[in-house]
Amino acid sequence: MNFTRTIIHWYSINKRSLPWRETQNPYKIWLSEIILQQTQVKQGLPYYEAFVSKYPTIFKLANAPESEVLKLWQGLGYYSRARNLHTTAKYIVNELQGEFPNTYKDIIKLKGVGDYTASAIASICFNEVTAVVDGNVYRALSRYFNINTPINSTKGAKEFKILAQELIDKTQPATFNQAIMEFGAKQCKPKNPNCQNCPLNTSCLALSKQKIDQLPVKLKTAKAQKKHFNFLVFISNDGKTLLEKREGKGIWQNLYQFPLIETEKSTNEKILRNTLKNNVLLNNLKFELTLYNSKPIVHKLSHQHLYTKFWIITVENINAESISIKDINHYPVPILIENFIESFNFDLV
DNA sequence: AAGACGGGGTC
DNA sequence: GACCCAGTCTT
Repeated sequence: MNFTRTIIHWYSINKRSLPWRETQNPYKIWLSEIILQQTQVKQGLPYYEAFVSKYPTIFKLANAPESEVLKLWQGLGYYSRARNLHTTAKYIVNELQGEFPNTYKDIIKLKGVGDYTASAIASICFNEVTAVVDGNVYRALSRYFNINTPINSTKGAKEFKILAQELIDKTQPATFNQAIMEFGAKQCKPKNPNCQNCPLNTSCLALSKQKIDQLPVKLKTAKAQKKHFNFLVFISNDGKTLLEKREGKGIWQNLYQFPLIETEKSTNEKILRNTLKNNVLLNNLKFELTLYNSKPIVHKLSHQHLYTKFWIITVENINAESISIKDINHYPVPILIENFIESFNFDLV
């Protein structure tokens, strides 16, 4: 059984029709690949359409303000992708005269582009013979060849890259790369793969050894920490509120949020009121404090579980740089904040 | 080499 | 709750 020929034949029959499969434009392929990092096609597709529509060329993207790019990215997660996308667009326009680099070696130098994305762009746009290794490829290869090396180890990354590079069809690298990924996504799925109806089921080593559900092997990662977030939702008599930009290292960098008080444990109104007395935003101001959600909203991220309370603070006026509540939807915010804004009807206040 | 970085989906 | 997704960057 020839793995490469079989995969390509399977793809010719089973490939989905997707917009980025209709082009070799490096800007669009790059955009699609960044969006699809750690993101399923179903989730990324509407974002791809929105970006292409709003920024048809890399020049349009480069000339947009970052907050606008982040707003369009809002809800997709891993926001460094959007910041790097914007940085790289500006770099290509300003330093490379808008000309996208056309070899793996040069493409991988771009910010936000690693081995996978550089291989995808180089093969799809420029027919370079360089194999992609994403989650789908790890799974398909580890099963078919019964490879037990952890895929998230340095050794695994090297090993699978070499194997994929041996298997790639040198005459049609773009087709092979997309074929093996599609095969992993739709046939050799993580759970309940369709082995009964698989063109490789007579030669798949994991299947013959009944090890399908044990592959690929992955090193365990630390589990999420609990955090307690208290967002202060100011509402002034003249229809204003406070929004702050998240700076620094952690989550949601350059997105906006209501002023945040993080506590060691779950807090209550009495304790919070006491804390607020010394808060610069409230010194010497009269305010009313009410808890919006009686039970904390649990927002789960990869490495943190956020137990969140939204506190409504009504004041006469605000002694800080405030924004009009009617403009609140212009700011990029984490989905946790967006969900609150949608459920809390500011118009009724 | 190990962690951080989101949000949606499946089982 | 555990795991996964067209991964990359920082420490």
